[in-house]
Amino acid sequence: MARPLGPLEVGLHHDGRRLTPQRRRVLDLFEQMGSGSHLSAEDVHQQLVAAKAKVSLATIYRTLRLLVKMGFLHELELNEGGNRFELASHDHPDHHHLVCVRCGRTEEFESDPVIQAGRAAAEHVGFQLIDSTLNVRALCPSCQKLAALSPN
Amino acid sequence: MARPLGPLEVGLHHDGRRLTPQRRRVLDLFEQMGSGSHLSAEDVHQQLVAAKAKVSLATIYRTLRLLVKMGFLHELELNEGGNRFELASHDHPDHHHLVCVRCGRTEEFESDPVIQAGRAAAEHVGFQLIDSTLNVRALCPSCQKLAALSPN
DNA sequence: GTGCGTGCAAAATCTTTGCATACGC
DNA sequence: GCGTATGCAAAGATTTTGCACGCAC
Repeated sequence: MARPLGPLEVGLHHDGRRLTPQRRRVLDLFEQMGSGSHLSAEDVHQQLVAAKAKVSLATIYRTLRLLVKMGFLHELELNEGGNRFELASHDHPDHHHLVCVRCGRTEEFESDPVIQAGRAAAEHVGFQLIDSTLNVRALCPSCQKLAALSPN
Repeated sequence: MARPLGPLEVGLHHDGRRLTPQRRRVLDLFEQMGSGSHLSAEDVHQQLVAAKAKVSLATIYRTLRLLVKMGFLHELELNEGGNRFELASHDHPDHHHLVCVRCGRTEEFESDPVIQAGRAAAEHVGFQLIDSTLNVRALCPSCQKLAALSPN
């Protein structure tokens, strides 16, 4: 009996792409680990090699980007070209960032409810809050228009 | 007449460190740019060189880390050793991270107020929200005890 | 004068890419 | 069989580090 087609197969075939053992192993690993784990490319590679899978690190990188583009994975804290720094202004202790994922335009804002929610979550598990930052990924007005014309 | 001692001088001298022209130029740059700018090490270097300052990129890196440790700068989205990925579970669209800055222990949580605040901020400037993540930096219970014993 | 900070260049990381081969379809 | 995916190794990109010299104190 054939195993039922999962969303991975369907998504890949839809684009003329292929389901390889490597791709399945990568996604399987994330599913085994549960949704609480945050793995780097190196982590994924080491775990798969330890589990006797034959995968190269280059393929891990290619596969991770593919799975992100297909929506199976989220990439945490993407920093386009190096970490960034900003002035620590004590007037605005915890402020948040609204970033256009297309053009990189950034707006800042503050929000008390966000800070309170962070504090509450920290206290709930006995953590002592230091600071918090909300990163909102979005499309700015200009890029919304552009995206409507040429869906990437 | 001597210029008044700023917090940078005071903080440095307190630790037997020195105020060099390079360090002052780096902090001055951030102050000129205002609190809305997010500069990479490369950005800082290029701007200073363009402004005729004599600084090497290595010094920029060393200075940025120093200023962060001293609390003058914030480092945005620090990703310790490479970006990380997680399963995109559609049951939990936008979830948030509580990270112990000392041991790296991570807890996840969800919060409707946070999502609503992100959405409101996006709409306020005409952005179309995609997703949002709140990163809360904190000390976990064990590290609070350790920190009390050996203040780093 | 002492010793911290800098510049330079090499090294260490992390990630991407070119090309020949392997294999899913 | 066709054309995508992989492995390998080399190239890129980013960040760190060793060492001798220079300068803040």
